[in-house]
Amino acid sequence: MRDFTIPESGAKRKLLDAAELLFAEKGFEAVSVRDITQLAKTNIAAVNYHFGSRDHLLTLVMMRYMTPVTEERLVRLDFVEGKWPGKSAPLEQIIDALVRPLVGQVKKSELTERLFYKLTGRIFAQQGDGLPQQIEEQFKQVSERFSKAFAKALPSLPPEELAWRIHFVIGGMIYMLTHGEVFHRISGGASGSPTMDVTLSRFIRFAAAGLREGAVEAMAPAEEGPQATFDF
Amino acid sequence: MRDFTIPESGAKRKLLDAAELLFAEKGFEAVSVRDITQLAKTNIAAVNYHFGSRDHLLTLVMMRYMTPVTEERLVRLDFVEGKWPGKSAPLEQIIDALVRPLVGQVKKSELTERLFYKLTGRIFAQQGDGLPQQIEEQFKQVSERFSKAFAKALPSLPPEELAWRIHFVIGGMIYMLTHGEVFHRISGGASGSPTMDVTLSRFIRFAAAGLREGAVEAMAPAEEGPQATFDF
DNA sequence: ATCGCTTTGAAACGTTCGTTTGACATTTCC
DNA sequence: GGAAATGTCAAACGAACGTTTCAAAGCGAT
Repeated sequence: MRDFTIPESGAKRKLLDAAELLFAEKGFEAVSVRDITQLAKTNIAAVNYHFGSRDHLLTLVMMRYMTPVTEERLVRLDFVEGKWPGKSAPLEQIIDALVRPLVGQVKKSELTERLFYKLTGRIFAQQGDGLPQQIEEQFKQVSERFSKAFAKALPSLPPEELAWRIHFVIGGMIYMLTHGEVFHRISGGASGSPTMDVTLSRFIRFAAAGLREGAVEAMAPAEEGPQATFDF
Repeated sequence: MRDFTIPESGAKRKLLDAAELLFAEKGFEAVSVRDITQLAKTNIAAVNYHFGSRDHLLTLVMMRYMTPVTEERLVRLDFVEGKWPGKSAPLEQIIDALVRPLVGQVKKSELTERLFYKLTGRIFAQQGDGLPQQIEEQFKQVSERFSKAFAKALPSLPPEELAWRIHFVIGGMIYMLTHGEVFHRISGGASGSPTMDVTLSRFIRFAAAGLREGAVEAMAPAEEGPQATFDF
């Protein structure tokens, strides 16, 4: 997770920025090298010179986005669990640690909020279908860590039941990101985080209720066991 | 919703079958006309001769799938609501009417179960991003009908809150279809519907709990108002 | 058998794609 | 200042794409 750095040089940066904007707007497949170099006002050959291939550029764009999100997710979960030593963290706080970093990274980006969510959603929606290995690696890390946390919070749920419910939660999260655009336009209007914060609270409440259904809330830690893997 | 029929002629059918199999396996963008005609053992020109264009063939493939699903969804909802005249139908039964037709159509298909779910998921995941107008029309129809039903079942929920929650539910449903494959392989093993039926029950329970959270369940009908539109 | 219509076949069309080339410009470093 | 490394540029490459063309083959009706 540590072998990429934000480029210094002008052209490289311009290409990355142009690429991420276009990928967010039109999707990863629908953007050509010519589109990117045209927006970045460089030559067509620049992509292959600086990045080796279009694929590698795509990987770097994703990495630049996902790495901070992954790190913040893990840090937040550590922090939350640290607040409840010996016990399980509250379900809502676990979910919060999982989804809030997606919002938290927005302001650090040069994309508009809308484009950021679209890009994130596109990355998530494409799992298991040709994502770069480094990204999948991050997802796996997050998956294992959070699966354990959820299992600890809901020890009475059979593992398979919990696994499916986590699946449903992830799906809702992705859909919120990819299809929330129209929605935000209708309801919120203005940009800025407050609207998304409200949406996030709504989601957390929804997801927590779904996860908890019929389960006994745990305040004591449960035993550890082999974990299923999700695409987070 | 009525202007397409299953073709009689041999070549046309072969092309449709080959196309739907490949679209399910590799995605709509990743399949070329040459792939389709090769699998169908016809000439390359056959697609354009019989269907006019690759796009129109794609539309027909989608229609052949989604039309029965849409119809069964509406019929099931009518039936469920008919069972509770004057009152609202139980939340679980509304969700069931929404998602079960996706499973019910499997056995009528010539695709394997796995491919069917993949194809369905791909259609849903692509909403608002270049789907044929006829398909979007079906989604709109389903959306309006089910939104009203949900609003009736949960009258105490503010419309915007309900709208978001429905969004989350749809997202979970899509993710269950697109990403459930690995999962089914692990847990169920054998093909056949029982495994998916169990998953569906799990989903319905999860979704109902999420939708209901903090709301007063209604047994009396609520007033009607303008409805938001979803991509179902 | 022959006409009219439908269906196939091999080949080619014009585009677009990611990538490569090689000449030229710029910067870096001694 | 000049050699070496680095970056830029217009142009072209080969491959893949959806689609078109047009001649040949099939085929039911008269």
